[in-house]
Amino acid sequence: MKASDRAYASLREDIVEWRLVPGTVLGEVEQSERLGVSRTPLREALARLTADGLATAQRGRGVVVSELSLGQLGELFELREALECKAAALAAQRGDPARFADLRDRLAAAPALLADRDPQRQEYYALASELDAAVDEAILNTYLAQSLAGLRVHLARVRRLARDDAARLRQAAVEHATIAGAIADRNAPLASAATAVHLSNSLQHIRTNYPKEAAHG
Amino acid sequence: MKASDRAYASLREDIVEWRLVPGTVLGEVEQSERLGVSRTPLREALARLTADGLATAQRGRGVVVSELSLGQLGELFELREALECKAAALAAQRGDPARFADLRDRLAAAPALLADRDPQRQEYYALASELDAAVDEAILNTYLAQSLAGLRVHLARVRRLARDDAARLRQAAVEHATIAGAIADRNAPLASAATAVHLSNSLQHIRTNYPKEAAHG
DNA sequence: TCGCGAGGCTTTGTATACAGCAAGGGGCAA
DNA sequence: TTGCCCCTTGCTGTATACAAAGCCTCGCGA
Repeated sequence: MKASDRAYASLREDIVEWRLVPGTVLGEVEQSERLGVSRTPLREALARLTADGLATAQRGRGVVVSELSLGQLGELFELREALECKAAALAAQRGDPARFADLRDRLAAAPALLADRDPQRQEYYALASELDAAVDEAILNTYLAQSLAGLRVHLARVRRLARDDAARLRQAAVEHATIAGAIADRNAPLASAATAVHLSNSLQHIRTNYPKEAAHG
Repeated sequence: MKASDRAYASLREDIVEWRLVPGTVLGEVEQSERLGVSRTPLREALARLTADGLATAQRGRGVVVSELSLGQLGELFELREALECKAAALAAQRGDPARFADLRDRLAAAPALLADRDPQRQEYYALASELDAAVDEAILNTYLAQSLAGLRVHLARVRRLARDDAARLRQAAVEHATIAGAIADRNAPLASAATAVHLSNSLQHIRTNYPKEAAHG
């Protein structure tokens, strides 16, 4: 693997996991020494992070980790609604019904299994990721899939910020099952609507549980 | 201005204007010599082009200019519909009605002025760009605006490919006026629907006039 | 004549050295 | 004492030199 890729992956994970908090200045020399690569590949990594929107280049101060305020969260979810509703609708038109019917059943069974214990939680997250991946494949649209991938990086950052409780996860599983079911039934409008509902509930839940110390920015 | 910015802008324009056709290999040494910059800033420019989707990094062969087939055009318009319909709806909710009413009137007056002569054509393009900019400002959403900006680069490439005739431009002006009017009336669903109609007609027109020699790829 | 392999050559990937610039601190003057 | 100016220092931006990896080609053997 290339050094620039390693530096990019490492920095991106550090940002998503909140080890590098918003406002942190990513000095080229400092980070290159920390990650054990030269300045050239590190610069490339910083450029990619900036393109992703995870960092912003500030005149004279270098590259700093992006803020993620409540307002930006709302903006992010507006974009998410545009992309994911469209994706759900396209998946309903083009996806393999059997695959999504299977996902629907497994998601519908998830709430009963979901306790407060973390192992099941990871299992559910994996299931949700599987649904995302299935939608990505089903839509047959490189541009849309790429936009969704870029969006999910930001969403991963949000997830770390406002940890979901078991009750919310159970509800989310139901909502996901509804989406998968609508896609399996080739019902595009319903798939889109179910996605909108899910996103609205998710945003509301995050807003309610948003840590106060991160609300500035 | 930075050397990397100049290289990026120059290469992007060359690609959009079809001076660099799809499949062209962008060798680092060759392009750095042509543009009069070193390899380091040129690499940064190539990385940005790749992130934009205008070029793709091919293992071993370097960076090549992306193809733009009819199929990809369809995918592009699906993404465009998702983003622009959402943007139109948000603009209807948040935009300044007076500004869009003004745009509506000027766009409605455009078809009468639009002859086959190029000067008026440029004037109309400027008017359409003004509508885009007004929407960008009205939506108050950085993420969505950024996605739209990235999308428009690709659309500029398409425009150069399938030149619009006067009849299509007149119709497009009417459609744009409808969108602006719906936003001015704060009618979000109508704004979204009018955008969908416009995009559908645009795509159909482009598909009809698509040059055969560019249809492969 | 065709297939395989080794060598060279071109390419990218990385490191380092240099230049220009901007910001901060210290000193001098009012 | 305070404000302004200059100097120093650290940074980014750029260039170039070096290393490694892939591909093409030429030659040899079957």
